[in-house]
Amino acid sequence: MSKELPKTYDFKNIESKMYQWWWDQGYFKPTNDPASINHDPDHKPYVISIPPPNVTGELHLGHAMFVSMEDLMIRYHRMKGIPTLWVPGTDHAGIATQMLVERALAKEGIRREDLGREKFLEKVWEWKDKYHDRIVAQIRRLGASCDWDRERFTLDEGLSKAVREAFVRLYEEGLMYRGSRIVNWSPKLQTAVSDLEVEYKSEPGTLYYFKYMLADGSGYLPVSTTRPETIPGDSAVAVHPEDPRYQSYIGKTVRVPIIGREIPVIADEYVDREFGTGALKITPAHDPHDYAIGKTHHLQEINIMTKDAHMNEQAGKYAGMDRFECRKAIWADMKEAGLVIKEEPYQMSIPHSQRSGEVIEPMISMQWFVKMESLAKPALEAVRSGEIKIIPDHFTKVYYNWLENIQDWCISRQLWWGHRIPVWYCKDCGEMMVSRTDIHECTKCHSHNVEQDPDVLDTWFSSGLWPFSTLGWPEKTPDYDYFYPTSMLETGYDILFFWVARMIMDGIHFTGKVPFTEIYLHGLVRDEHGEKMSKTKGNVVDPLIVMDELGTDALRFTLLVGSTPGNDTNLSVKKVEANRNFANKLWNAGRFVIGALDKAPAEADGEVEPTAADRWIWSRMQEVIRDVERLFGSHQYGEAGRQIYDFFWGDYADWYIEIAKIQLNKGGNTAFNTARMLIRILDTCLRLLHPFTPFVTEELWGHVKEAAIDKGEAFAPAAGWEDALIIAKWPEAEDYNDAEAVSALNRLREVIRTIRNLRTERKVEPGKRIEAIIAAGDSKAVFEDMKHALCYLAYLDEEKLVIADSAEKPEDMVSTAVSGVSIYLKLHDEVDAEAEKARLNAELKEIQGQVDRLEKLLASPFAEKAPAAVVDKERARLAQFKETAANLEGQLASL
RNA sequence: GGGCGGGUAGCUCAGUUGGUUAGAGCACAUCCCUUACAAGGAUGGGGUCGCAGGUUCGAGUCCUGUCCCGCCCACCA
Repeated sequence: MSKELPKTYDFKNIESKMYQWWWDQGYFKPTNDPASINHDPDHKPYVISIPPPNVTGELHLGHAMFVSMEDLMIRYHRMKGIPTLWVPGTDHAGIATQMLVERALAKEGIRREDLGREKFLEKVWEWKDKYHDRIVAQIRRLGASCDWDRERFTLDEGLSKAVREAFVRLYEEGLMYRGSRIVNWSPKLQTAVSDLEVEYKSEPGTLYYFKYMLADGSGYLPVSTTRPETIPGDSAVAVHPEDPRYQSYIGKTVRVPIIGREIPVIADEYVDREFGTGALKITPAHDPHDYAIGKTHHLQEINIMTKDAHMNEQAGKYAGMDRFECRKAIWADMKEAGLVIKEEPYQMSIPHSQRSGEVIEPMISMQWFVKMESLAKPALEAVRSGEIKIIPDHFTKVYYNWLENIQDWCISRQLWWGHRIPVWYCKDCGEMMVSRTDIHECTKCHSHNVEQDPDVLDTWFSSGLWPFSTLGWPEKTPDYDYFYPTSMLETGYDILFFWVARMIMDGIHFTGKVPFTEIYLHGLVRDEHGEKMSKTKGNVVDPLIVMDELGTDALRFTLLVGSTPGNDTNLSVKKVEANRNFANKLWNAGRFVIGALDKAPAEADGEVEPTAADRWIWSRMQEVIRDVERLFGSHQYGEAGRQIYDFFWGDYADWYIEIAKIQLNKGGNTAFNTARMLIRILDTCLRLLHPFTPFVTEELWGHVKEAAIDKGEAFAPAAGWEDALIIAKWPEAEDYNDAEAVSALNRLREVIRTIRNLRTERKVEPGKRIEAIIAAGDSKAVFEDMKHALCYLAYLDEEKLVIADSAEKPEDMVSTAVSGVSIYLKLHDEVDAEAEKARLNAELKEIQGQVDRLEKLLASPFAEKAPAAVVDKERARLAQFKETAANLEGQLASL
């Protein structure tokens, strides 16, 4: 006797224990480990590097999504017997983490400058240690089967070494340079940020028209701008060289309003004659275009702002003012001075700092840049040639477009938390030293007065090396040799440029190999109405709470099944609830199957004859295995999950288990075979579902296995029971399809549904066993075989049931027909002939409609042009409809 | 301005070589605590697949045009 399992699946008690057990058993470790003595380098592994979450981040649905996806991929390959490695790790997340710590310190009234660099960094490391454990525990909770012994952190020793190696090599190759350029400056964070870290937002603004007075007093040049506060930084006014209105102005000088400085009027083709007044003020130090024009015309670059975007002494009387206050102040002053022409409302696209939100100020500063063009070329080629495949395909275009127009990458950040730039400057002779190791002495003048560049690198610089730095690069470690290049890069499409493209460029450049061969991009998780989740909107779904309430499997299944590659998915708690119910359905089906074993003999007595139902469910099972394999092969994981769900619930639980109850009661070989089939299907489904819902499947599988082993050898899978589901063999479809059984069961189910429908419609008491005659024609034998199941499922009176080839309708019965089978039922004592007539006519009308439709179809060119199989299918269908129609007509006539 | 994705049941979404009666979950209605499961079961209502053309024997699926929504890239001050 098997032990009694609780009525509902208790995920709370199972999840954490199960996870620990998997880990303790070593199941997350790659088989064929390069460290082992029996290592076979030709047995190729399947490897994923985790997209490292921010070390101080809090788990959100984006994490839940990628963990679910990647864990699915890993578990699937593991079950296929492929050595799998999922490398976990975390990212130091320069700006994000530094902001967080600064904010926390601010609550205590401490600024980072008060602490100084060293003390501040100590604080951040403390944070890192504390929050690292939290995020990692949360990732584990999702069931991530990573090899935690190989966990890495972007700032750990090995990775820091990789970063230095990469930096120095780029420098030596002439791909890295330092220069004073106009960059996106974040006044709040007081650092440069890359182009990707700038978000443009459309906002209403004003276009200001004003007079640039000619220095010789002969009039003015009308100019328009959206940023009057930059006037003090103007070094020229530009007009189009062919603009007839302004020909006479070119070469003259004008006076900067309020400031009084004289600046030239220049001609440049960049100026759009149609826009505004057709005259453009040039502020090289605070606008990227003006900067470029300034360079060609050798204009002065006048920085008028401080690092926190207040006006500096170059702005004269406005010094010390915030830039937006200055805008108002200077405009007011100009109004007073009679320099204002007009203002008009104007929709603008304003650059904001992605991280800190404030308006970006273009500023000139000394930064480090990577030349991207030569790195981009092979990265483009790798995708163009098909060496790397992006899923879904349409993102290749996005990828090309970005790489074809790539700009140099500003990689220095004026922060403290991150990889310090490996460059030293001699304060005595000015020598610049780029080095893999720390420099204490000037290589030129041997002075010890050397100082390291204060800046750190963009976080994404280290992320770009992730797939190989985590495996030991630049060392040629056994891990690197065996596991690199990795197989699959799975992440959200939102970081295609930030991360994916850079890894490809870096991978090819530094290792000579593409870092992975497939890229799967998942969509973003939104709320149930497709809105972006945000704290201000209050629509954030916390995965931790969802897991607490509904279980990890339910969340995972929802995310996996609810998403198609590259498309955003809307998540609602309702869906998770439905999938919690599915986990519970699995659990209870499992309970039934375990109990069913007690009702069957332990072994067969001679030849075992499967019933039509057995043959039907086994055929369907093979079909599902084939479908799932095909869908996994094309990365349609969601559809695969749905197929298993539908089969399990709709075919196995709703029908086969119900029929099995009857078959078990028959005892003997039928019962034996039924119990074995119940076990085999359940086992197969648990295997197929394991990558989606690892916890409930592993737990249940363990109980099923135990019960089956107790029962006897006959109940074991062909290859025997493995130690755990997580490492159990992935199902392979048998070449088995019993078309006859499939169609017989379809017919049986139709008949049962039709009887139930009539019962409900005619309000027959649910508990009443009714008399029936089934005129089944050719299918008579099947119906006889399935007689008990039919009575059980349609609630017929078995003793009075008649199954015949054909039969006349008795007076006291109502009749109907479906799938060519005539059905007579004694629902009530009285039969309302008129009502029956009406109903049968309605049914006949519908069937006749089908007959007409199909006859027309088969008389059309369809019959010759469509493939024979398709035509045959329709012919068979027509034949059945015709038979049904004939049955109904006969029934009507007898009324 | 360029590009991409989407528009299918009241809601959220599936529907991948075009195959002829378009599916699911939730919601809704009626009934049922039947010994795996009420987190369940049975039955039912609900869709001219955004619109207009085209290709085809056949179109939710392919092509063209068009409208609406969302996103990405670029950034004319």
